[in-house]
Amino acid sequence: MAERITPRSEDYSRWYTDVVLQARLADYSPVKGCMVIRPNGYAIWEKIQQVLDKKFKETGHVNAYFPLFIPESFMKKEAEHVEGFAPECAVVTHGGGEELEEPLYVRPTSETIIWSMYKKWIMSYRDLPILINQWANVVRWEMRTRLFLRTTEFLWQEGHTAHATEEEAEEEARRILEIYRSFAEDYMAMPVITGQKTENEKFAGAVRTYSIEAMMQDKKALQAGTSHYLGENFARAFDVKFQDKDGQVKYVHATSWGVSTRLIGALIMTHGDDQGLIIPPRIAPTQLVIVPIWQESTRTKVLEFSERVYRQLKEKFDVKLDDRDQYKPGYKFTEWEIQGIPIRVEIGPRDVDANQVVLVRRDTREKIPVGLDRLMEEAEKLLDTIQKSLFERALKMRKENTFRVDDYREFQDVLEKGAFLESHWCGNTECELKIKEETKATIRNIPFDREEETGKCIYCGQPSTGRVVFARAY
RNA sequence: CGGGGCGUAGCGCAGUCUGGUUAGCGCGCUUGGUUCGGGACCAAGAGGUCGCCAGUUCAAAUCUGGCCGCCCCGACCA
Repeated sequence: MAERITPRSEDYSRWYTDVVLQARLADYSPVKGCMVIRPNGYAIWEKIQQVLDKKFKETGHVNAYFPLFIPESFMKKEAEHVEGFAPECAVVTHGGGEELEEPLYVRPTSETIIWSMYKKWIMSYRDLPILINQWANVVRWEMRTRLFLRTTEFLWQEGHTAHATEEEAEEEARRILEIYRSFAEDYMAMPVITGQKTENEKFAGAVRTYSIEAMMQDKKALQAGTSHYLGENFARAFDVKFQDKDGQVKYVHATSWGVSTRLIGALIMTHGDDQGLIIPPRIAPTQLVIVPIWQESTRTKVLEFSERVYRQLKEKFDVKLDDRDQYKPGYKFTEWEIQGIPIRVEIGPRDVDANQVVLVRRDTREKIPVGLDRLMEEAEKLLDTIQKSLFERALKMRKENTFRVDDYREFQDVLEKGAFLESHWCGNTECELKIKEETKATIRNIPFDREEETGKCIYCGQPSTGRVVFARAY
């Protein structure tokens, strides 16, 4: 086979592209900067949607849909927001063969159009809170794009909530971040650091931004989800006020939050190996794939047995039976490994005779013979083991590459090897920017669980009360 | 936008420097057969405006000019 995956050690970013292409997650499109998400990739996205949508609904959120086009004037209403987004917006100037009276922005995010509607819907404290989410596509005209990680158009969910008080909105923003954390860790088996973004790194238009940050295998950071407390910024911009219980007229407090198809990129770079993708069982669209192995003389009995196993597994798992005649088993093994299916179920004539199957772990390639009578429980146990071990492996990787550093020279040296650095920072944007300029490292976030610790800013030496996480990032 | 690389069959490439028969190779694809416990083998086939446009020349994939596109690395971002 000509198509090989570039080893990670040789060129990590080529490895990434090879995996995306060869696992058939996505393909380059005729439109520059855009990608086609192929069925294998979209199935993962659907799985992500399914899990998150359930969590959103369980916490009182509902789905809705707002227009793709946003009047230019709306975009311009919130000062910081415009400034943050204007340069990367696609703008429609013509429609129906004529120039439009007012240009329409293709949404880079929907705060403005949503808050223009919230103005109509909110009068009283009785109308609050509004907890709306939408699954949508957005467009940001990026200069440099990479499959899943940064494309001109991408899919995401964006939650937009309205609350009577700051406390309530703050609580919402934090609740969602916790949903993102548990999703990342419990489903994607991807350890994340939860924390607050610095003033410099926060969302354009937010008062506070929170994020989950993950470490990829090349030790670069990837922001995997964000949640914002928007304060009254959009309420003021769109004049959204309500009369409270106490009779006072007040501005509404807002949040917004989102995760995108970028999570698929995170998945690849957290678990993949030189053979291809590895999908954690809880997020895998297909958890087991059965590969029958037959000779002409054993064909019927192997296939019949395989179908029986398939019907059994199907009761409880997402399973595929690969009974294609035109490919040999070895070819199929490789193909399913590239696609990252957690468990391969091998069934040959010898297994049929012994009334067993052979389970093969994708992550370790370990082969485990299992009698048919214990198949269901063993499969479940093994999926669980794989899920846990992927998380542990990723967590170990992160721990081994995270360093507490108090000296700027050392900071630069350690960073060169690739790492997360826990260092003191005085809180000034100037230091943050200088460090970024000199080292390309940014403050990923200020972790919620950091220890109170007095120290000196890694850059200027001014007093600091705790460490923040620095890293080079995607 | 700056730097680097590349456009020749569906994919990966050779051929270009030094212009000259029907433009090759591997993989894939089609048909038939044998195979099948880690990317099978044999045989016969199909498939090309050599990125586009001009120019030089008896003759251009090959030389010249312009344009377009893509990938990688930097300034912006989820």
